Amino acid sequence: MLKEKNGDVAPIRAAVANEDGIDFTLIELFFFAYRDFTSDPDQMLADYGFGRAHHRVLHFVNRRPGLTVAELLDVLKITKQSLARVLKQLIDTDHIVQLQGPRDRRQRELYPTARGRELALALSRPQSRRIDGALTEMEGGSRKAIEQFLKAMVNPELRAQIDADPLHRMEENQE
Amino acid sequence: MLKEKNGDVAPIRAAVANEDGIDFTLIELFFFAYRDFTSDPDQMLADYGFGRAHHRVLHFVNRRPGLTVAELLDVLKITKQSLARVLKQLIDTDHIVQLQGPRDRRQRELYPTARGRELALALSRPQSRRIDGALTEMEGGSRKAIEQFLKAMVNPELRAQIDADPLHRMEENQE
DNA sequence: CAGAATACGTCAATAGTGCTGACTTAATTG
DNA sequence: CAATTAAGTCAGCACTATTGACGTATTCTG
Repeated sequence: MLKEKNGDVAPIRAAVANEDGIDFTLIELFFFAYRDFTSDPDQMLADYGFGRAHHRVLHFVNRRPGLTVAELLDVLKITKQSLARVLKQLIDTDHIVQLQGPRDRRQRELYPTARGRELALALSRPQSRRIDGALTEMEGGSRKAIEQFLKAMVNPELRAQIDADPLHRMEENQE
Repeated sequence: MLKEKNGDVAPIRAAVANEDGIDFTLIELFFFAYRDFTSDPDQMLADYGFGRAHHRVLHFVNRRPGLTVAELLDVLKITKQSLARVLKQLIDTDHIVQLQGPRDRRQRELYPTARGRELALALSRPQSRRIDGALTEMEGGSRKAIEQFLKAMVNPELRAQIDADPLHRMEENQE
């Protein structure tokens, strides 16, 4: 009696529709969109022996130079052990440098090097092009609407942090 | 001379802005949004000893009952070997059943069981709630705009398939 | 100032998801 | 009947993530 087959294995032949109050269409599109969105940088990263995690670290270090390790862990929401290898590789390959924190010398401030900046830009370029293209193709919507939608998809706690972030507050001024 | 440190490790202290023609804001928001979007089902799946891959298989089998294994591999864009473990577990736990293809007996048509249908609905419910909430919070945009944007983010080949899919063509009629 | 707490780094083991390559079986096609 | 196709499976590997434990340097606190 290894498997607990309860016997009720009658096939359901009807497709789930967007009935049941569930928007399967958007759920599915969100999956496809994100998968293709990450595919361009993923391919480039392979040339460096890097993975998606390296991209994320590189992204946030470029967005917020001087980030401490603890702060980086907090935005990525991964553990110190998960970050360790990835960060070490980026440091060993001169994409990121660590500086001792000026106030608290236990802290390590993370900065991109010129190489790290270039790679971050190169990885983001196809993603930004894809977004720009999609914004153009879209009718009856604006970049602002997309930004609001995506921000509203984020958990409230993080959303509060994003709103407090000057990098995102600047958005209010641009169109 | 193990590492090839070229020595140019000067820290760059300026944050990348949305200059350089790259929309870092939306890139970042897309990452946060997708991560939180997947977090709800991920937590539920843990109770079953399942992962995100199980959810995807379950989703598409419920969306298109009678899918063959080859068709499933095509939408997921993973290899047969990657699918094998996940699919086997879903079959062993009576979430999915395989029926021999009526025309071609080599094919295995995949159908959800009642249990599989229920789980798919349960997993999608929080995702749909999140989407609905975000659509409501968003000003100056419509569900239609979001659908168009997400579809435009998808690679052209797949986009063509999606447009040919009756499940998505039905969208044109609803508002 | 001594002890607790914090920031970071690291070791070891494990899980989930993906990959490549190779091979088998059964069924269909030419 | 031979070739191809659909599916399943075996072995090995890579990447990202996890938990738990421990060491070191530094700062904070009573």
